[in-house]
Amino acid sequence: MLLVRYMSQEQSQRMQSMCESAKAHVDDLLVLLSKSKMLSTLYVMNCDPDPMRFSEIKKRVDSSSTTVARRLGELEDHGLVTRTAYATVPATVEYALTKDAIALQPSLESMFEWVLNRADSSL
Amino acid sequence: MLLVRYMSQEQSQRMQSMCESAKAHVDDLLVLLSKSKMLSTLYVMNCDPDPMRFSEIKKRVDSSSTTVARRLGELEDHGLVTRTAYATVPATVEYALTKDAIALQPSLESMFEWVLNRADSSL
DNA sequence: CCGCATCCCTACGGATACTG
DNA sequence: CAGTATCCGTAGGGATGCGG
Repeated sequence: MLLVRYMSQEQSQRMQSMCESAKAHVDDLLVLLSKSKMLSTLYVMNCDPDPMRFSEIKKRVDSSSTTVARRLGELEDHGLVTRTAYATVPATVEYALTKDAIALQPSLESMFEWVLNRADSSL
Repeated sequence: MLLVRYMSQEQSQRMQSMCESAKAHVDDLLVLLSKSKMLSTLYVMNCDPDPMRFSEIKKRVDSSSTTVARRLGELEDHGLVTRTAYATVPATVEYALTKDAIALQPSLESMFEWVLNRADSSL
């Protein structure tokens, strides 16, 4: 599939009317990914294939619990993470990426590699 | 280089004190990339190796001129795009990615591929 | 320990209008 | 055409505090 908005003028004309809803979905995902700490959250979880507990994620992402909870909630809504609560005392909740999210790993990894290189070279 | 925050506890302890500034730079870049339309802007410009004019970018990204101008300005500040103005009437300005930004292309492309697939399958 | 609800508050995005 | 300046509304992030 090709993305109308990013094509040159001629081809896009025809398709414009069709996949308006697809455009909406794409924007949806881009908005999701652009939320604060979202990339970090996904990256952190991708680093470690095992399910991860809330506080561990929070520590590594280094953000408020509010924000972390929001991001995890949004990811769950989009079917990118699964949440499993255990009836222990105190509570234990584990988050795991779905395989759809794991498919993002290579992209994320190379993106972070790029970020790290740039951060280095600007020291 | 390794990123302290995303490592497991033990190793990070030692390094924590050192590269605090690196952390700041990384966060800087992540914040930059997380701004609205930033990923789209980079992707659009990456699709086409040739320099691109303001209105063309604006059209493809589909955002207000304010936002597009802001994003391009920020990218220029970070050395990711170069701006070239020609003394024509009316004015002509071309934007091109620097090679640092072009290095991001593979990541962006696979990330967008993922986004498109997901947008499709959720129709 | 987990994480939602509330409040506050800023910063960001968009519309509009105006310059070279 | 390619912006900048201004204003404004709102989304969204953080702190705190409570409940499970």
